[in-house]
Amino acid sequence: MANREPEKYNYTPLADAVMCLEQKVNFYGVVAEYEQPKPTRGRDYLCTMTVIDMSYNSPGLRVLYFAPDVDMMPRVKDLGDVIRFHRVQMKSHADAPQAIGNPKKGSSFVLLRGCEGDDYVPYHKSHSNFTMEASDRNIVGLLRMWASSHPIDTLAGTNKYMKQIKDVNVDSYFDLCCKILFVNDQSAEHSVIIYVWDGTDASPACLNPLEQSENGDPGQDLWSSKELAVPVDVMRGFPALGTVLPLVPFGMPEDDFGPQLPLAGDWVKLRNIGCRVRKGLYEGVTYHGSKIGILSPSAQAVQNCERAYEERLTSEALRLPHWCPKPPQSMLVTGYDHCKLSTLREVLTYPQVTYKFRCMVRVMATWPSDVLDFCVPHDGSAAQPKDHLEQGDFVYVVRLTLEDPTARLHAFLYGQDAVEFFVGYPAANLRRQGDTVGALKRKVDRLLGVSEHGPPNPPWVTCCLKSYYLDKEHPQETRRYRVFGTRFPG
DNA sequence: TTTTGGGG
Repeated sequence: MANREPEKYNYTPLADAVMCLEQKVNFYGVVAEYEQPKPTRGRDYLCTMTVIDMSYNSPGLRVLYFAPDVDMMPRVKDLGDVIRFHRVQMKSHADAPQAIGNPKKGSSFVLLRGCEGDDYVPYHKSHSNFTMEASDRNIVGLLRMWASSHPIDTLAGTNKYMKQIKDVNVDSYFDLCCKILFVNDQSAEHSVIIYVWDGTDASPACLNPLEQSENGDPGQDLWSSKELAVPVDVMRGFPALGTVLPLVPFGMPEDDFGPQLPLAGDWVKLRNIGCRVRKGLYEGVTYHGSKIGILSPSAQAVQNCERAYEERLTSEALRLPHWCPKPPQSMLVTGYDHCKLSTLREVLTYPQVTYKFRCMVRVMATWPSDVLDFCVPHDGSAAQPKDHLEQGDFVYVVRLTLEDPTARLHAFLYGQDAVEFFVGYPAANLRRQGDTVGALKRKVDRLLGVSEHGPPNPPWVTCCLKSYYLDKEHPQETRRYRVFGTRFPG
């Protein structure tokens, strides 16, 4: 075996390969589309791509590569890379040619970078021995030169399934062109969440009725600000605007290198994904029909996202949440109207812990949920029977769950700030103040957008927030937020 | 030995 003459391979231009129906062929191509390995309904994994060369530039040749293990799949790093296949079977489907690769039937591949001047050492290959003769280097060099003058773009174009994050809903499957901001890989728990972004704002989600009914205490758990959130130090690297959508990659395989997923910073085309609501927030999900394709940063779709976001950043009007009325209205009145609005992500990631902000938000919930419990006795008087306490002995302690397209956070309405907020209703023993309770309840219902018919739909309101800490030694870890300088007249 | 998926 060792001294056998190396096999001479004949490489077929793609235009000729597509004529070789039912034959096995060898060819080189430039990767124009690549979708990551995913399980099939059968026993194998499947990875798909489109390859092109100077003889077959458009629409290119689809390649389906089946293998029993994800480790045997080509892992294309970037579109524009050069791939070589041996012994792939030419087929036809729906009048279009396609090549079927399968290592069990003798197929093999090598992958090389697509940049001109790069070396001829494959960065990934299906087998440890491979040929790379002068004639191979010649073909690779020619392909690289050709590809450098033929930017890969057209294939990442739009289609009728394409959506932006601002348009996602739970009713249909869709495609998304987006940037991976963070891959939270809890391998020990076999749970991975990918956080994606396209610079637009998701619409306010309606609470999932299933979740509501299965939750005994919606006030606490449903409005957790932590569940789907990312650590603040990670969030600090995120753009200031736009929804970051969690994506649960159900069924996507892992290999020795970890999950076969894109890395933070990559642009991807998520194909045929679904969406659901968890804890009142949208969350993307893959299913067996979904695919994750990589995108080149130079792709038109990527450029469009980045250009639109740049424009958004520089415009006061476009910085506002996409779904809030324009011009903005607010049933809450704040001072500091000259201050620019901050997103909740900016609030959460601000480097200084004591700071003041003005935000455009929706109030999703209060805690306690019952207005009757909004006031508590002052410290030290808690042990006394409440009925004997006077009005001045009480203080407002209410936690608001605030939301905007970028984040959710909890802010406290406390003490004098709360008295100013509720305008005309000082803190009191609310169990002895029926009129006050009724008035407060009406205000809170308006704030929460409670309606007799249908789910609550909180209006957009401006409010001022200040951050503070509980422990001077650990300001970042004990950061809290309070509403201040905000009034709810009427 | 010859699926699976092949855009919905």
